[in-house]
Amino acid sequence: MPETSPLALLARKLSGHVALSSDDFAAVLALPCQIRTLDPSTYLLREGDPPLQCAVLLSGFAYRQKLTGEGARQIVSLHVAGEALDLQSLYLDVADHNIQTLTRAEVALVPRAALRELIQQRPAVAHAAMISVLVESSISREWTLNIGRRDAQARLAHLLCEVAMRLDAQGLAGPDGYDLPMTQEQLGDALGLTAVHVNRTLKTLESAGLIVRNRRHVRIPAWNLLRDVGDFTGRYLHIGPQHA
Amino acid sequence: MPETSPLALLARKLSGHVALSSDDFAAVLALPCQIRTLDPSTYLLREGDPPLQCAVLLSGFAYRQKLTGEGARQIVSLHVAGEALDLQSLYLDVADHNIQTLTRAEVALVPRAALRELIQQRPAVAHAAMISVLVESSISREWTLNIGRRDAQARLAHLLCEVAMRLDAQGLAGPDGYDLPMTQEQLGDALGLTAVHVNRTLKTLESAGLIVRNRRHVRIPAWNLLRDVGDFTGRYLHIGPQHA
DNA sequence: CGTTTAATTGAAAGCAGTCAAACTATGTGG
DNA sequence: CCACATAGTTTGACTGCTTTCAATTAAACG
Repeated sequence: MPETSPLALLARKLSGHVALSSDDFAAVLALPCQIRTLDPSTYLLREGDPPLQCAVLLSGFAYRQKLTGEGARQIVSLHVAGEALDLQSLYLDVADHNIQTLTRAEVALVPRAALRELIQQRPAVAHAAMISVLVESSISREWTLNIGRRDAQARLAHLLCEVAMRLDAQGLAGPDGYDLPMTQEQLGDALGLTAVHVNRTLKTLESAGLIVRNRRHVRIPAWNLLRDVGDFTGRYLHIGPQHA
Repeated sequence: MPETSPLALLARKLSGHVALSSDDFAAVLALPCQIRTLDPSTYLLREGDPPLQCAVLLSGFAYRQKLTGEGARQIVSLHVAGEALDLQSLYLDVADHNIQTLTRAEVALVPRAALRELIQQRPAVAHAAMISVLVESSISREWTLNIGRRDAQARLAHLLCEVAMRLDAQGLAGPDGYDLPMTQEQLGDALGLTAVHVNRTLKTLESAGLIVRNRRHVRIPAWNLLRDVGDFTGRYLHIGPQHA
């Protein structure tokens, strides 16, 4: 018996917005699951396929992605450790997007039926799952705004702020910055830009002293400055009182 | 007692994806609500405010919208009659976006607490509400793709196809087209474009014979052509077997 | 080390934005 | 019913942000 259930992360995440009773908590931990370690870029779900399981990201990063008919890619959301990846498809018969790991990642695979049953029987868990979905929707709306109405520099700064705050909320980022394990092409796919322009924009932010880069590591020396350039306000993350 | 409850539309919408028992159905119809007729551009919810009620759109159009710090607007979703507008905020304490009527519209205002209680007590209704949220998320993802990775012509064509299919699914559009009561500026705000460019793009589509316009009325003479230009596939709408 | 992938840089082209003005509805008050 | 005011549409000229295409440099990997 593991000292810490692999699903403890999920249970903690779910209880972040809703108080779960100890019974509820235990029921989450008792979900059947398989642990897998996946290579970068592994597909967890493919558009058009029926979702059969719910993957919970235990470590690493993952993202949702869609392709146009011409093959252009848009990353529509990013995910850090602790997040359930398939709540979005839990009640839909056909996946409308792809989910891929960004890095090597550990996931817990929970059978779809087990999770649905848990949600069906425990209103508090259902409540928590709903909130999780709603927060993701909120982030999705902000991404739409970001891509639709901000220029490249603000768009990139905004994303860097968002990731900083989300990682910080999970205790995964410190004052020395964080690792953002995305290629510039992937950043472009997340921002609706080309890799070339991401490169130029990164350098602009860097030479303005707004970020310090070292490979994929990012440090934000003056949060307020980057926040202003990125027009970032963390409210849409619904994390609770945090930063500014 | 009204021959048809104003909430019948909502009940029908909810039962579109999940079988509701007659008890569930009746419980939805029995929700307390106030009917209001609202002028165009009336705010139903403001960013930063606590959501106190759940508005159900009985007739007309509405949209969600966010603003950048510089005042640029992005419409992040469109809504047609029959949709519940505040499920997105039902469990969040502070609104992260604005909701406005697009046209004159009738809404039923349901107290937030009543809806939450209904969902708490009726798993099938909770299930249906969750699906409604998930479908909206799916649409949001497609919008992100549309804005991030398609050029103006495809973007506009895609939106016109989406609205056509959504209205058709509600029986609100016929073979003679439909009224899209948006100004070109609003179309721009929905597509991440300027009004000027929307105008030029509309004329491009028009002169290519892909759409026929008369004021705000749109007819699509050759669905397949516009669909191809807009790279449109309706799967993300999760409406069920429909069109192509 | 050689190979592959990612990052970087330059030059040129293009899509969409900006600014401004004219035109067309729509609506109002006289 | 007309004159005027307002909101929305249309058009033109110009600018510019971002893309595209290509080539070079740097890093990661076996």
